[in-house]
Amino acid sequence: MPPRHASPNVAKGITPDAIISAAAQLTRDKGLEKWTIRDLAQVLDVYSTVIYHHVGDRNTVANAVVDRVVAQYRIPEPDLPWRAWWRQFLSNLREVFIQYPGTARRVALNGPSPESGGPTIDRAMRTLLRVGFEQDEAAMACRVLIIQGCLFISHEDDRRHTSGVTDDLSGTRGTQAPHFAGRESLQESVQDRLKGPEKNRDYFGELFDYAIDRMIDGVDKRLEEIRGV
Amino acid sequence: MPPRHASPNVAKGITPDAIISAAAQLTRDKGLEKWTIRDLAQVLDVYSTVIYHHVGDRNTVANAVVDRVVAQYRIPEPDLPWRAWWRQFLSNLREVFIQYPGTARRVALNGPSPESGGPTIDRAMRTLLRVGFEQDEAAMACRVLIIQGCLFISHEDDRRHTSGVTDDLSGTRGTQAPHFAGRESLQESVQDRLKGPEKNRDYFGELFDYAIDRMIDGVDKRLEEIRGV
DNA sequence: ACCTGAACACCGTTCAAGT
DNA sequence: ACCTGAACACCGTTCAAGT
Repeated sequence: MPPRHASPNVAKGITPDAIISAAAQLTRDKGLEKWTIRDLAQVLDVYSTVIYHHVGDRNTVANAVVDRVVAQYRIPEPDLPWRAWWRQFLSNLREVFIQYPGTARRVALNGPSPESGGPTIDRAMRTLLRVGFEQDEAAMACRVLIIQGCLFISHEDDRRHTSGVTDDLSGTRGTQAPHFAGRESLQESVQDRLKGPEKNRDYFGELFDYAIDRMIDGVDKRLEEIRGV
Repeated sequence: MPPRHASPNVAKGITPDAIISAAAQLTRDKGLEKWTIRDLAQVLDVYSTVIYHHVGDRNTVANAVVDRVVAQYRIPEPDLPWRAWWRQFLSNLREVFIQYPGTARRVALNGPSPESGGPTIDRAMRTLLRVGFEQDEAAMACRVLIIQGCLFISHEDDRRHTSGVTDDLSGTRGTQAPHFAGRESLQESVQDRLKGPEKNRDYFGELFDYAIDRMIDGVDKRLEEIRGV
């Protein structure tokens, strides 16, 4: 089971770049953790072992894809007010990562490589240092904002690519649910949201925006405390 | 390769409960996504197929473990002020989930079953409705708080069980890092944190607390806006 | 240096057969 | 109803061998 077409010649000019591009495309299509090294080999029309030879194991290929995705990211205008900057920053993050399901999770876990993510992290830190955080807390806030953003995107990836939009907390899993008032409210409002397809259009986007706005507000409140002292 | 000891009799009184208990123990030891159905069978000293017969496939067993973990959770005193209640709520959540790596991720994704998670979600919703959120926004805030909490715990699981405490954003992955001022600050402060083992004792705990405090503050700020109108 | 092809040690899951 | 044992269709990864 080598190449698709029976030709035994094949794959002369195979390059690391071509491998990573193909992997990136597979990631677009099915998600970073969903394709196998054998899928990738088949798409490239080569034996699995040439991937090992030119790039490395699955993990190495996956990280290379992540790097490529991170490199696509464009930093917001540096002269924005810090809260607007961060909202823009995290929205852009979502826009890029959402196209490559599974990459956000890896970034949350391993961080970007310094080459691809360096300047961005640098800018992010500066915005916080500039408004008055001292170094340790700026670092902590920076971490928390980015990690939470990535995790939320990663969560969206997962939800999108398993079932449909079943809810997370309203409980679709078990069999017999006793009635609880608060719980019912939760379920109702989700069902509202699920009724019109046009209202549901960007359920995840709405959730994401709400989450990051709360987070940024929370950091802002902390900033006021610091300034008050 | 059936039982460990050569006896071919074995495993008379195997019950679903025993299977799930063993799976829970394996989850404690190595994480929900790290044990295999074959591991579980070996621990129980039975063939893999009896697990299918008594409980179901891996996914079913895993969800049963999650349910059992969620059931361990104790709800905070209902008469706490809402912010204290939520801080307590999420801290408790971490304390339980952290002992069973991988369960938090599943809860974020699928939600708890209504039986095991119902009363808790109910209480959580009530705290938000009581302080003045109308239903839709209370549901959204509730979701966001719980999901973010679970995701952060899940992230901690992952970080703990891969490398050591390498940092996420300070960039330990690539090879040649150019210098950036903000970036360097980030790295320094992490390294500070890594110096004394006693200071590092609860790096993740500190990060978690900071994250949920910011989140709760953010929700509080939103509440002030609503009340102001 | 690069590609071939087979093989290894795993997975989850299924199924015919026993009792 | 429950357990046995083998098998299937996958994985990632390695390696001796070719050119």
